[in-house]
Amino acid sequence: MRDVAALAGVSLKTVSRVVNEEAGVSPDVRERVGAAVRRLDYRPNLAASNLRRTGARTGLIGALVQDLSNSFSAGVLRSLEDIARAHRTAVLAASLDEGVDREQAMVHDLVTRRVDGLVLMPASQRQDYLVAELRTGTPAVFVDRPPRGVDADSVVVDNLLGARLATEHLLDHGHRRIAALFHLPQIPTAHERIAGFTSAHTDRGVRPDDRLVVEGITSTDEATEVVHRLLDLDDPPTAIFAGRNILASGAVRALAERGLRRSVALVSFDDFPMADLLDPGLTVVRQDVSRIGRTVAQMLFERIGGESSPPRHVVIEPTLVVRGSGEIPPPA
Amino acid sequence: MRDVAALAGVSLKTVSRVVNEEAGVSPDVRERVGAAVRRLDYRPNLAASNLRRTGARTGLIGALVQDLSNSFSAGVLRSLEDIARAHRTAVLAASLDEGVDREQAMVHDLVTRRVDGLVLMPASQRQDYLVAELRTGTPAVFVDRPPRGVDADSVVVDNLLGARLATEHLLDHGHRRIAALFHLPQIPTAHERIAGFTSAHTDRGVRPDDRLVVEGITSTDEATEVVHRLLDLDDPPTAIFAGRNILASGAVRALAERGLRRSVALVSFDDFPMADLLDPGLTVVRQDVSRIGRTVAQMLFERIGGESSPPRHVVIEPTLVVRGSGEIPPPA
DNA sequence: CTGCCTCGTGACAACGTTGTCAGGAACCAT
DNA sequence: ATGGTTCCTGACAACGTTGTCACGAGGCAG
Repeated sequence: MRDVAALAGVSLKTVSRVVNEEAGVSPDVRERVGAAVRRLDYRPNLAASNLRRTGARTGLIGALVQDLSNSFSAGVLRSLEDIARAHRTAVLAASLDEGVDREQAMVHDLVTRRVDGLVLMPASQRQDYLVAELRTGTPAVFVDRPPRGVDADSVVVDNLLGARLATEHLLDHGHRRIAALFHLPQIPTAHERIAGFTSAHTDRGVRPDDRLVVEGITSTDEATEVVHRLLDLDDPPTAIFAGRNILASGAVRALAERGLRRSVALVSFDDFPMADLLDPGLTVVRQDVSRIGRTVAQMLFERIGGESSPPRHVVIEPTLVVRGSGEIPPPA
Repeated sequence: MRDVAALAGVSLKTVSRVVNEEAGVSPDVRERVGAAVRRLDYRPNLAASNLRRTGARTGLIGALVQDLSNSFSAGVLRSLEDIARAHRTAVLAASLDEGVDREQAMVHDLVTRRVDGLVLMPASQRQDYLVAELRTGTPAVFVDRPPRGVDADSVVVDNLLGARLATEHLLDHGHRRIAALFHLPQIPTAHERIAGFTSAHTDRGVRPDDRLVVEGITSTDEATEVVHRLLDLDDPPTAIFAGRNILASGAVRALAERGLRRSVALVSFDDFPMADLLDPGLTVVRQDVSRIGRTVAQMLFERIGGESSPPRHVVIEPTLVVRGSGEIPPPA
C-alpha cells in the first residue's frame, strides 16, 4: 500500500479511499491510484483491514461436518454455501469423522480465526466446552444432532418419526420378523432411530426379536456380514430396516449374493443418488438435505445479524419414498 | 489481551509469551496468566498475530471445485483436507458451478484473504487473469482440468485414455453402433473424452455415426431424453458410452423404462457408490479420486514450503472396472 | 472583500499482536 | 566486593489498514 501511495504520489489514506470506493476522491487521483494498484498487483490485506475496522465481520463461517465426502454432509454443506454466498461469506469446511478431540480443536481454531459463525454436526456426546467459546460472541447452529450441555440453535431431522415410518411400512406389509441395522448407539441420530424402530413395534403390539437388531455397525462391509449372519438364523428375518445409507448398500449386497433381492423387503434411512435405479428400487426415508442446509444457514445469518432471541430448535420431518424394495411381502 | 495482562498483573508481552508457550516464563507467572486467560475466555486474534509475524502463513488454503455436492469434487476435497490437516491448515471450499465470473471473483477474494495456496478446478476456458494473482506469491495447483494461459502445477486424469478404454471395450465386445453422451465440449475433460471416443473408433477402422454422438448434455433428465431419442432411430445403437456419471444415470433410467437394461450395453466415465449394485452392475472408467486429492495436496504444500522448480503436470491413468453392463453383446 | 461552506487530501492514532532490546535480580567465580 | 552470567520481565515499535480530525483551496452569498 505504501508503494502504491508513493507511485501515485498520494497518501496512504487516499489509496485506502480508492480501494474501498469511498466518495470524495477526485477522478484523476482515483485514476492514478487505480493505475498504480494494477501496476504493482496490490491486494489489500483483509486481515489488517478487519483488525482496524472495529467489530467488522471476517466474512467467514466454519462448518464442521461428519464427513465431507458423504452425500448427506456434502449436500448440507452445499446449500449452506449457497446462502453464505448471498451474504458475501466464505465457508471453512472440515470433516470430524466422529472425532471428539478433533471437534474441540477445530472449534477452538475457528473461534481463534474469528469466524462470524459456526455450523456444527457434533461428534461429541456433550458440548459443554462450547459454552466458553460461545461467550466470545460467535453464534453456532447445530445440524443433524442436537446440542447437549450448551444452549444453541439446532436443525435436526425427526429420526424417531423416520424410523417409525419405515418400520410401520414394513409391519403394514405383513412383516413380523424385521431385522434392523444401526450405527453406534451413542450417536443421537442412531439412538433415536433405534427408539423409533422399537416404538413402532410396541404400538402395533409386535415384539421385536432382539437377535435381529444389530447396533454399532460402522461400514458397508460389516453390514454385509451381519445380514448374512441374520439370514443364516433358523428363523431368518423377512424384512430389513437399514438405519443409514451405507448400511443399506451392505444389505443390498448380501441379499444380492443370495439372490434374495426380490424376496426380502428392505427399507433404508437416507436417500442417495441412483437409489431408484436399483432393482427393485430402494424404498427409503428421505431427509430434505437442501432444506436442512438452507434452514441452518438462515438461522446462522440471523444470529450473525444480531438476533438474540432464545435458541430455536427446528425439527424437519422426513418422508417415506416408496420404490419397490419395501413393498415385498413376507413369504406366505 | 490487555485485560488478561491487567488481571494477571503482567505486561502484554508476557501474556503473549504464555499464550505462545515460549520458554523463559517462571512457573507462577505462567500459572497466573493461564488463570486469567481462562477466566476471561481470552482467545488470541490470529489475524493480528499473522499481521505482526512477518511472512507468517495463514494456515488456510482455498479450494474451488465444480460442485461440493458432486461425488468427484467432494472426494477430491476430502483427501485434500486430510493432507491439509497434517499441515495444520484449514480449507476454504467453494463451488463454482461452471461460473467463470464466480471463479475470478473467488480467486481474488482468496488471494485478498492471504490464503497460503489455491486449488482450482477451473470453470473458465483460460486463466490469464491468474498471472497477476500468482505474482503475489500464492501458489496454485490445478486439478481435473489443465491450466490455460498461465503456467501452474496440475493434476489431471488421462481422459483420452479413459474414453478409449471404454470405447475399445465396447468395440471388443462386437459393438459397431455405439452412442455417446457428453457434457459441454468446451470443458476440457469433455473435449478429451470425445476425442478418445473418436480415436478408438478410428484405430479400429470403425466409423462412428455422428447422429449417435450427442454433446452438451448437462443434466440427468436431459440424458434420459437423449437416449430415448437415440433408441427411436431406425438403426438404434447397441451400446452407450456415458461421458460422465450423471449422464449414466439418465441412460440407465431410459434403458429401464424400455426394459433394455440387459439388452443394450453401457459403460460410464466416473465410478460412484452403489454402481456395483445396479442390475447389471455398471461397468465404469474409474478415476482414483483419493489419489488425485492427495497428489494435489502434496504438490501444493511443496510449493507452500518454498519449492520453486518449474510447474509439474501429473497425469493420472484411469482404469476400467468391469461389472456386467459393458459386456452385453450386440444382438446377433 | 469578508466570512462561511464544501471539497479533496493528508497526518495521526489505533486495531491486537510479537520481535527486539534493554534492564533488574539472582547467582557464580574470582 | 567485583565482574560476568543467566534468567525473567517489560517498553517500544512495527505489521497493514482505516476512523477521526484538521487543513488548505476554491466557490458562493452578503
